[in-house]
Order: sequence, then structure tokens, then C-alpha cells
Amino acid sequence: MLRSRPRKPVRKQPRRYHHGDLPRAMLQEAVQTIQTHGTEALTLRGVGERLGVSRTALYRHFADKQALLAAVATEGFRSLRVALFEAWDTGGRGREGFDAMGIAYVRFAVAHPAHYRVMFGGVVRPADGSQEAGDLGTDAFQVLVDAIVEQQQRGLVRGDDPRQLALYIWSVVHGVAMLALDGMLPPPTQADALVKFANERLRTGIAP
Amino acid sequence: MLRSRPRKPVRKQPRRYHHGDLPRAMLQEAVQTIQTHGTEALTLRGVGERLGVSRTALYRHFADKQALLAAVATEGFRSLRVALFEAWDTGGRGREGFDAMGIAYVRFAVAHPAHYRVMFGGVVRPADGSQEAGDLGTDAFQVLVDAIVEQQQRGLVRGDDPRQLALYIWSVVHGVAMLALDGMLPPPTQADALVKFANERLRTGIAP
DNA sequence: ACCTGAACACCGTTCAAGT
DNA sequence: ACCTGAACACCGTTCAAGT
Repeated sequence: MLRSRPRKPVRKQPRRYHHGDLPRAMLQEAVQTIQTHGTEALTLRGVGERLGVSRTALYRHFADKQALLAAVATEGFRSLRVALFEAWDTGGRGREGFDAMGIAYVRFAVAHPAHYRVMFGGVVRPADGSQEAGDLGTDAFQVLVDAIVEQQQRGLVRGDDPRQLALYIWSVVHGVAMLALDGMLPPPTQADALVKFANERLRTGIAP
Repeated sequence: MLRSRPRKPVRKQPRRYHHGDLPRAMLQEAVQTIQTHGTEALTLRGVGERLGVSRTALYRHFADKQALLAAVATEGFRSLRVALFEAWDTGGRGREGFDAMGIAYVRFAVAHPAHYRVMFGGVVRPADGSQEAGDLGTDAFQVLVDAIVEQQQRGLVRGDDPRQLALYIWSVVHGVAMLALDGMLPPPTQADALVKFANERLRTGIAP
């Protein structure tokens, strides 16, 4: 709608080979389709059509639709990892940066809801090519673990196992993100408010 | 596999009308199919076939596949609400019961992963008949809010807005559940361990 | 009212064939 | 190697017609 790029490029010339990086083009198309029209609107035939390529050409680069979705998930984890580290780093690598990380996490999910669901929606099975996605998920997770360790060294966080602390905190932001995506937090700014509240509770606990 | 019930009932008689509660039968079939073979294996044609009913008969009771999935989600929220209240109530409606609630929540998700994903996977859009599902989600949520209020009255929980506290705690258990479903917590017992840890952190906070 | 078969449009995927 | 059209099996959904 907001894009001026035409959906179906009209070819007056006879169909020619797609010179260039077709796998990358497919991935971009898939990500964009999911972002603007939802995952259920993603069809291999549509991707090929919009790229001016035959339907079966895609199978040269991705084993099947699952593999393409796995690549989409991988791309998402890569972006998420970058966003998290940036928030942590520019936030001063302390209490403030950590809070910024939480906000950045939820904002990423809210800004790319369908993409986020592909990353965590169970579409990517542990069986098929999701190992890469899992590793990248671990990479994003590692940013969180590192941030915790650094805070522990500064005496900002208690000395529990940083991996378990990270799992706990990931659970919180992931949970907030999912609730936001499911519309459980009516006003859109409510998500930020909940993250802020969650950050406070994470620090001081709920005991009176 | 473990069931002895035949997949495709053989009818030697000419097809007869399905006397009985077809909507309920459909819902049960859908829930069972999702539980045992995954959501992607759920097809209206298959449901009809297994029920000994024509494909189009289903449309008399559910507008479309989305509506059937919405009913599945509703059923899930109902079960979850029961499981949560039971854990809270038999746990003594105190600190122990509250911890039991958290464990019960995650166990429900782990025991019915596909069903849980239908409830929270965004399949049920806010647009179509998901209002009932949303209301039931609110019902399950209310159990949590009530538990918090009761603990506040007993001086077990600080006097914050119980609704926001409930959202926060729901985020935690929901996040743990999703991570467990995505296989981020390798050993299966790891989920229980994380919930236990989360329950502790919820009480005392992560500040040193 | 409730159910039926036939038909439509649309998928993912495969395959023999082209350059 | 990379791409193509045709074909196959399988969906969700609609519709005129039966009881």
C-alpha cells in the first residue's frame, strides 16, 4: 500500500534468467511479504511471480517452504541480536542500558509481529534446517548473558548463574512481547509501560 | 499410533446423518488431531472424513477453519483456567499455592504444545470470533489477579496494582512456557527448574 | 434444518525437458 | 548449473440439489 513498487512486474521481453543473488532476493521478498501481509500470505508461487522467476526455480536454493521460513527466522535473530547489543551499548552498559535492552526487545517484536512469530511460533522445527536459527538465537541470548555478567562484576546484579538469570529475564521480555502481540495490552504504549514495570520488579522483587 | 481407534471408519451402510452433537464431535476431533499430529495436520476434510460426515457438513456449525481454531483456543483457555485454579486452591491459596500455579501453567503448555500455540500463536485474529477466546483468556487471567489480591491481603505481596502485577507474572510463565516449547531448555525437567528459579526471583528480586 | 456430491480456485512439490 | 512448463495430490470453500 505504501510502496510504489509494483506487485507483478510486467515483462514484455521473453522470460530471462534471474542474474544476481536469487536466494537473497527470495529471502527479502519473503520477509517483506510476511511483514506487510502476514505469514499466511506467504506463498512460494507468489514469491516467484513477484521476482519474475518460475515457481520451481526456488527449489534450487531452498529445499522447501520450511527452509525458506527457517531463513526468515535466522534473519530475524540476526536483527534482534544487533538491536539488543546496540541498546545495551549505547545505553551505557549499566542499569540504564539493561532497561533499554528490554524495551528494545519488546519494540522489535511489536514492530515486526509476523516476523517475530516465525522466529518463535514453532514453524521452524528442531528437525530441519533450524540449527542455524537456533545458533543465532543462542547468539542473541549470549548478548543478554554477557550483559548480566558485566553487571555482576559491577555489583549491580546478584551472583546467581548468569545463564539461568538470562533465561529468566528472556522469559519476561518474551512473555511481554507475546502478550503485546496477542493484543492483551490494549493501548499500544501499554507494552512499554509493562516493560518498565517489569524492569523495576526484576530489580526489587515483589516481596513487600 | 498408541490409539486403537481406527482413523477412517469403514462404512458398509450407505452414509447416514450424523445424529448427535456434531459441533462438539468436531471440536474434540480437532483438539485430538492437533495434540497428536500438530496444527498443520488439521484439515477440515480430514475431520469430516474421520467423523463419517461430508466435507461441507462442517460449515453448518463453524463459519470456516478459523472459527474451528477459535473454538479450539477457547477450549484451551477453559482447561487452563481450571488447571490454574486447582493448583492455587489445593496448594493452600498462599505462597505454596502460587508457586504451584506457575508450575501448573508451564506444565499445561508443555503437555499440550500445539494446543497452547493455537491459543497464543496469533492464529485467532482479534477480528473474527476470537472475542469468546479473549474473554476466556481474561477469565484465566482473573484467577491470577484474584490470587494476587488474596496474597496482598495476607501481606505476602507488595501493594502494587494487582492487574499490572498479574500481567508481569503472566509474562514470566508465558515466556518460560514458550522457551520450553521452542526447545530452548534442553532437558525436559529444565522447565520446572526454571519456573522454580523464576518463582524465587519473583519474590526476592535480582538486586544484590 | 441438515446433509450431500460436484466443482472452483489455489497451494506445495515433482519431473522431464530445455539452455 | 540454472531455469522452464506441465502435471499431481491436496487444500478451503461454494453451490445447487436432495431428505
